[in-house]
Amino acid sequence: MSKRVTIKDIAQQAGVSVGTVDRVIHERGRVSAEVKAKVLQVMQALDFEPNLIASTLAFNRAIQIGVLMPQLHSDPYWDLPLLGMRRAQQSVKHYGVGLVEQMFDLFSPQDFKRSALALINQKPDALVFPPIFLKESLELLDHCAEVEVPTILVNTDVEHPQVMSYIGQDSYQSGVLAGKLLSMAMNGAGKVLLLNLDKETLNAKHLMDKELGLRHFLEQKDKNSFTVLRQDVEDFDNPERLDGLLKLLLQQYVDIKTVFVTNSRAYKLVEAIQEHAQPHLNILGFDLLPNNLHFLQMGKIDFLINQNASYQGYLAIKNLTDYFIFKKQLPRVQHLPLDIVVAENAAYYLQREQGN
Amino acid sequence: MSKRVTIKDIAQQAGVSVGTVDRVIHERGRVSAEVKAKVLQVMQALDFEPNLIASTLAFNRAIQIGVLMPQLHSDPYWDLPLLGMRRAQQSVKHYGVGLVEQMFDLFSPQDFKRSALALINQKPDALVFPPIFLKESLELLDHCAEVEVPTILVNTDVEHPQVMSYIGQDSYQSGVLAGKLLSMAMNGAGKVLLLNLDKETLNAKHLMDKELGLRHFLEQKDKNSFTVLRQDVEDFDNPERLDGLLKLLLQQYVDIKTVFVTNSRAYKLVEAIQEHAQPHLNILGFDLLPNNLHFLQMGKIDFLINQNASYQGYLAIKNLTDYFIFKKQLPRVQHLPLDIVVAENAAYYLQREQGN
DNA sequence: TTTTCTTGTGTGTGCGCACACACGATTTAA
DNA sequence: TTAAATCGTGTGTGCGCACACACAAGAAAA
Repeated sequence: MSKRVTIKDIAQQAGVSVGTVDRVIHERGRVSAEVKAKVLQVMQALDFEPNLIASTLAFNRAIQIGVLMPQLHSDPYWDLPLLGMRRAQQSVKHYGVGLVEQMFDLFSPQDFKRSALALINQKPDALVFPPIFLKESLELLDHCAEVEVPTILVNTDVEHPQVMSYIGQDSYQSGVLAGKLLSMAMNGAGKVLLLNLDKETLNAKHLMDKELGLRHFLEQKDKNSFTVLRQDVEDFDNPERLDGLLKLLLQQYVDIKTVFVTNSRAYKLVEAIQEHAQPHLNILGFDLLPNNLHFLQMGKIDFLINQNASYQGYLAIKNLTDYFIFKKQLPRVQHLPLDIVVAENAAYYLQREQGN
Repeated sequence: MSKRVTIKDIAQQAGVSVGTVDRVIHERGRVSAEVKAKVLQVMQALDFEPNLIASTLAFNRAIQIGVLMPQLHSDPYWDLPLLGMRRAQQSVKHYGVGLVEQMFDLFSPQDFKRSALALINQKPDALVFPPIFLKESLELLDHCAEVEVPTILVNTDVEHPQVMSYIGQDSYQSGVLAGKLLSMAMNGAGKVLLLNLDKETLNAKHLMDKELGLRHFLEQKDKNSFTVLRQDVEDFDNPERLDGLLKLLLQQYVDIKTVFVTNSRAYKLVEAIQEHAQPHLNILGFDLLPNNLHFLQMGKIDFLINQNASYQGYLAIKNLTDYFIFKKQLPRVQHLPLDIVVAENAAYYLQREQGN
């Protein structure tokens, strides 16, 4: 068991003091060129790897991660990433990593802006948020660039130099995957009803991408047999309207066989559907919300694509810890798996969501 | 920013020295009942949580984890858990966690026994292995109990008091899931060919469990329309024989629509199949081996159920680190998700396999 | 009673590193 | 030419904890 190499060892080998070695390692300057070269050479030769445990202990500085998320309990989906972050914080708190949480109203760009400002003013060492409002998010990123706060995005990616890393789904591909599953369920032919249960759908890039993925897949699969009918419903909290709309569509287009709910609100559709005699609809939705899972087990939802919302949050905090404590470089994009969840394998995902 | 509570703080509050507090924390005795109670009470009151970083640093002891695995590169599946373990070791090595690897011949119980002995003699602090040979594994576990080496099983679970934790698949449920997917592919009726491409199939509990799961699902789904035809092939490395056998079966049973390969060797089937005019067979197999993925992308394999073999190994090491360094209790059973992998979502799983 | 053992407690050192500070040797400014 | 700033380097302290050791006081054994 070859003992670990310490800075003391390399100091001795290089014929200098540990302080000098330290200066070389941290590039604090104040070291002559020759000595620096010598130290680096010895470090190479001895294959020195700093003891991160000791390093963290001695560093002894708290890292504050600013977290800007939708108000807790305002929407079941948006609770997941935040809870994931809190779990992650629990597991890295002994590295001195803390969260500064700031919530905003999910449907108010103004509130988003205001909250962002409040958060930045607390001078966090990094920032995590989902760019729900594109324009305001870009402004925020500009602001972050000014005050030099590295940023991780979750849920939706946005191109901006200040974005250090994106953690989340590949929306387009999740649309493709939905196409695959729905085409299987349709047995060769049929119409897919694409349901956007959201506000400002046109402004939500990820929903657009999902639609694109679905359409591309079905076109490439069988242009003539499969078609997509799209319907945006902003008033998704009104079951009667939703049910009425669906009844109307089913009368008009008899060959609707499947429904693709593009976000986590599939359960709202199921709740709204009255038992009017209709052909069995195969429904595909997203995310392991309790309500969705309930209907999945009952057979009223056929597929859920798990976007790992909770794990997104978890990873965001873990990654920032890696970045600050362990000095790891982060990948610009981290696409999480698109898990296909059916009644038969739901339990394990649920368990994992709660576990880490 | 409430500063962390240290043992010094609680020593002060309790009116004792840090040494005494230390003794209470580690239950090393030599503390009077009253003092102990007082210290515990103060710890409660101040909500003391030990600084694990400082603790590990001061502890300063190397943990050696014994790893007993099939010879590398003898079977593509069995490479995965080992590689996962090595990756995990990389990421926890600064806690002083090291691996002692001992390989054995995948098809030789004797060699397993011999290797196990050699490993135990090196007195590792813990042991990880897959109980491939049931009888020999139980003996090994008895031996571990004697020398008090805690053990984690991967891949297959075995009931034994010395097993601290099992990490792996739920074999039965993976059979159920296979049933679900195959029944979808069969559109209401058809025969499933269950193919065990392995030796000593009857002795392999996980294969039996998969079959059970499949049969139960199909029975409950539609007893009359679905049937299962089972075939064990020990000579799976002989493509001609495999192809001949398949041709024969397809002639005999014209309603075979899908094939369930119960382990990671689906690619061997695909490689063996000649292009004799036959109905398209939907094939379901296990695990993200390069060959399997290749055929998945080509459309020759329809589904792969990912048993997270690599992650099993990763978790085993991570969990032992948690156990030894962070003093966490481990769950007796950790079932990993049964990922449904199709061509459209394979990339993300592959990426994750390589990532952590 | 003296000796030995046990019990309860405090003190001190070290884990490997980060960083502040000290200080002589140069270099630059006055 | 002397004072002041700068550079290159070494020393020392502390991060929070684990653990060995010291030591007094009382209990048990001789």
